[in-house]
Amino acid sequence: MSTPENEYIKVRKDKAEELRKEGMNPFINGISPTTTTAVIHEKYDAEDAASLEKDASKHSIAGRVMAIRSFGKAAFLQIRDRAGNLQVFVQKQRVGDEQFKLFKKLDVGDIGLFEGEMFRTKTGELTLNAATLTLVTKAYRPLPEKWHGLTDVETRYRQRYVDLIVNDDVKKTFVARSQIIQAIRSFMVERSFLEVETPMMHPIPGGAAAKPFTTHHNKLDMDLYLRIAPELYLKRLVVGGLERVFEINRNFRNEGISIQHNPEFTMLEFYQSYATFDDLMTLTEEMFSDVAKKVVGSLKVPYQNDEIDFSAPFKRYTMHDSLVEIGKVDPEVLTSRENALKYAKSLGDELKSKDEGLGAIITEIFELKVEEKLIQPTFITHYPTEVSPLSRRNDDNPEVVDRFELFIYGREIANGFSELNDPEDQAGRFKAQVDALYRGDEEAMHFDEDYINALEHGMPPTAGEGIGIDRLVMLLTDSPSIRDVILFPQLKKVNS
RNA sequence: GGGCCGCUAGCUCAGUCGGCAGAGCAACGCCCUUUUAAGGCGUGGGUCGAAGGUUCGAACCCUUCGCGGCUCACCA
Repeated sequence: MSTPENEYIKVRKDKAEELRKEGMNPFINGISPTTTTAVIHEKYDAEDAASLEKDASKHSIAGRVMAIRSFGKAAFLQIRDRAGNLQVFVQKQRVGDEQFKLFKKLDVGDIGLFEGEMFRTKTGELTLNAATLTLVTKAYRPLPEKWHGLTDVETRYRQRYVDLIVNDDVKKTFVARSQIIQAIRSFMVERSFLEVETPMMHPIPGGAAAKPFTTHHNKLDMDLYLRIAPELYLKRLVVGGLERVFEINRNFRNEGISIQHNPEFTMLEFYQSYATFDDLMTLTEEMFSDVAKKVVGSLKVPYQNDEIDFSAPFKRYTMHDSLVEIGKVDPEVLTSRENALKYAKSLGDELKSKDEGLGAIITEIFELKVEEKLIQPTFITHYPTEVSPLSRRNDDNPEVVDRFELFIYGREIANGFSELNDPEDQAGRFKAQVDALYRGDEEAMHFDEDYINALEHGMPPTAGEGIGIDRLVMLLTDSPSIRDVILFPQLKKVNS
């Protein structure tokens, strides 16, 4: 999407052309600023006007011109680089006629190099008194208006580069996102997890209940699926002796787009041998506390009009208890398929298929009655086996599995379980999924024979977990939409 | 996919009952050597999302389409 050539662009191109005629290149290369705005502030913020006057040392900064306040023979410029902002003073008397002529051709949005000494203005602002200035890069397009900035969300997402230039909070959010991922990576590596990369293109979609994207390899003449989860590959690695592995990367699901769903999203998935789902709940508490402390600086994180408390331990309920205690569901409802179905229908729930068992119906009731009430971090444990085809059955009750999901602000943030490593049980579960697939459940899993083959070689008892990184970033950056934490969120195509 | 709302100058937005297309910022010209959304005087800038319809006359009413937001459904 490119707005058409207009008066603004013409004026700026003409200025660039005039400079070229005078032998100047409006797109120079190889400049070397000696410092950044942040270093200057760190060094001089505490110094007063008198002490700055004694300091004649020169500094040069490069950055984008964000504002020009001009007085004819002098002007103040606001310069922004990667680290922050600094005011620059350009005075005709100081820079000379030639340089001042160049300054007159400078526009808001251009990138420049400014060299000079520091001083304080009448109003006390730390300012670089330019001795020389250089146009580094001419900007042909104007920046959005300085007061209201850029607010149109479509333009913000489609032209994220403009959004990043003018909306400082946007930059902060993506810096925080990077820090969160760095903190998680360090956390995992410190615990002897090995970072791996597994295929993005799968011959059989697996590891989650979701509709995949399909693609095609021409030379192999073979349909492939963009992965919906790396799970089955990571567990193959555990069979291979990589006892602790993790992957932070994209999953793709061909489903709806919403305030918390993007077709491609980032997951941390990890597997730890000789651990149980119980161990992973503890690990998750440690990880979230660690990341919140490092990135936000506190365990209490403001989110929208609430405050999320990441202090361990998080609350824990079995799914059954959460339904009764939080959802105020009569326990009788949960004892038979007939009762559950009747109750679910009274809530307006439409079954995905007629063959849904008690477990699936209970899970749907949970989603309707409990999920949105889980504001503070809460683990829900012991999901029905029916909805958990890759999880280990509970030793005391085979109808439920040793699994948890972590909910924060009513959203599912993490999903972990003790892995099913009995190849015969796993084959039976795949079979049930394939039956559901034939009945029309597009999200059901396929039968992965090689995965069974892997399990038949013996997978040590292992627990695994997936954490939705985008949603975690939303919580830690107080972002209301997943689109605020993905640099280039999926949008409809532009028809011109 | 359903419902609701929106799309007007580069940006942010007004536009009354259907009657000449507006403001601020930005741009351009002039003045101005300590500003913080600098200030003053002046000038230019529009496919009113697109197409069709109603009407003497449409940014405004109707239809269809496109794009976006919110929301419901689905999902993590």
